[in-house]
Amino acid sequence: MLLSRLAEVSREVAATAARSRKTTLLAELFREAEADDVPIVIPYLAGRLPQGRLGVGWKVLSRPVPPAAEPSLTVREVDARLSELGKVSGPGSQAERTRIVGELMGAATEEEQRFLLGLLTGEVRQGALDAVAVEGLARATGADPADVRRAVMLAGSLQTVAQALLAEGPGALERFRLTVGRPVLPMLAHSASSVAEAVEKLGACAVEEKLDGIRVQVHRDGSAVRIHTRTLDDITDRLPEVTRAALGLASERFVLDGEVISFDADGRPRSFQETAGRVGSRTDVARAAREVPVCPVFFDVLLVGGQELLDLPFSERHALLAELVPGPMRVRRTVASGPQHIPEAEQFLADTLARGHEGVVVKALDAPYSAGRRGASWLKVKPVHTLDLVVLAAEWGHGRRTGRLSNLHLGARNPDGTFAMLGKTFKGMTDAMLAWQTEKLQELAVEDNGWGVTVRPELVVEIAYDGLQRSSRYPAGVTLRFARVVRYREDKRPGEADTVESLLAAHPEVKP
DNA sequence: TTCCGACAGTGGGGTCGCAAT
DNA sequence: ATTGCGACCCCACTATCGGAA
Repeated sequence: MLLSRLAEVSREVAATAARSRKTTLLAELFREAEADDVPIVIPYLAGRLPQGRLGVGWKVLSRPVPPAAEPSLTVREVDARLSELGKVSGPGSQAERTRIVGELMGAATEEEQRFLLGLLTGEVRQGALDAVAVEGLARATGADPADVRRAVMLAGSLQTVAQALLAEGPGALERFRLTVGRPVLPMLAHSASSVAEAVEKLGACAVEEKLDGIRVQVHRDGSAVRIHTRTLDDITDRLPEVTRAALGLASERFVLDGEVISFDADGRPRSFQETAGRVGSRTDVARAAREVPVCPVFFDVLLVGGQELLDLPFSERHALLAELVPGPMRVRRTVASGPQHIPEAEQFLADTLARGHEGVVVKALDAPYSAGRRGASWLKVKPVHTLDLVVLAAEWGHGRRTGRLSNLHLGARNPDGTFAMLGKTFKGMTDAMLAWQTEKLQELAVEDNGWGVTVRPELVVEIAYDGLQRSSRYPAGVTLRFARVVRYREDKRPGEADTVESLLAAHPEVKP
């Protein structure tokens, strides 16, 4: 298949809003593709590279190359060149990468160059990722979309399923079952604003503590243990203590879902930053493990012995989990069989927060494990803090926010009347708010920086956030976690904004 | 006909590790 | 040694489409 065909479809898909039309376009493309094209075409359409990231950024791509007049590149040629690119390493590698990219771009037409650029910078945005590709694949092969989706979740990869499906037809889907050693996409949670709301929505449910660590899926087959992250990266080598814990359990074969987290000497959870730093350490694992040991804490079991458990209700999966995993290695929980237990559930949340954890996840007891989905049967509840801060600057948005001032720089009041920047946010704004703030902030602008505007610090905005964390970037030594806009406070003067001092006082556990 | 679940898009901060300076 | 940058952890929220109710 020619790259030009792919680039053309990508442009058409981006140009239509209707998902049904996107599906049709992708189905046509899949029917034209040869078997060997599929493992390349599928990720390209989702804006990903089969090789993963290649270490090619704007530095390498910013040099313009004259385009070819006629399309000649095939997707397989492009893939081969990019594989070559991925292998380059060591001193002088950036120059070599620049050369290879230049050659590739020189062989591409203008439309192909645009597509490749988007691909290499991760900015292909056409409103069609895996979900639309799954629909398209089902349409192209006559398979049931639900079966295709399930196979993808269990394979942890769309490419694998696509290749088998296009080569062998719908019968190939049978092969994709949960297998020990092959990670599946983890089930995710939605948010709820209170425990009461969550319990009322779900009926009989478990209320479990939510630990602020790294999600892991642990597979054991005899003496072989593999540990995977939420995105299915293999981090086995970084967590020897988790491997030991898995080998210490009573069954030889299982797949567990949980979180790894580190605790301090008093048994309080360490900050997310500390746990994440530990899990990210690769060069001296032994030392990192001594300094910041982590514990696995499990909350679900997907397979044990020879039995696949995905379709069992959570209550039954949990009973099997409790047989396999001792209490200290499971999340704390309470069961609420209905709305009459809301007070106990609320008390459980309060206790969990007092122990230093993030919040709770409320899970329907009758729900199966929906791999890869943000199912409505898991609802997380975390406390939300709010502050009134002052807008110090705003950055121009991208994509559908082009031409709008989008990303706000937020400041808290210092004792001397100046403002200390605490971070940025682009979240929580409606289109109407974006339009309004674009006007308003341009009126307040004192400087046009190219990337946006600096403004007179007069506009007060109410910001919700999940907590404070240490920062080496911002002047107060702290920054907000997951800041988002709630509303503008035109009734407030900047002098009434919250102060750095009161913010620090509200989070005594965080030391700047 | 209305409602709501699923998706895509728009980026946030921190940390680690590699390459360049 | 320091700095820049990409990869990966954590993530919230709104708009939109299209099937469910």
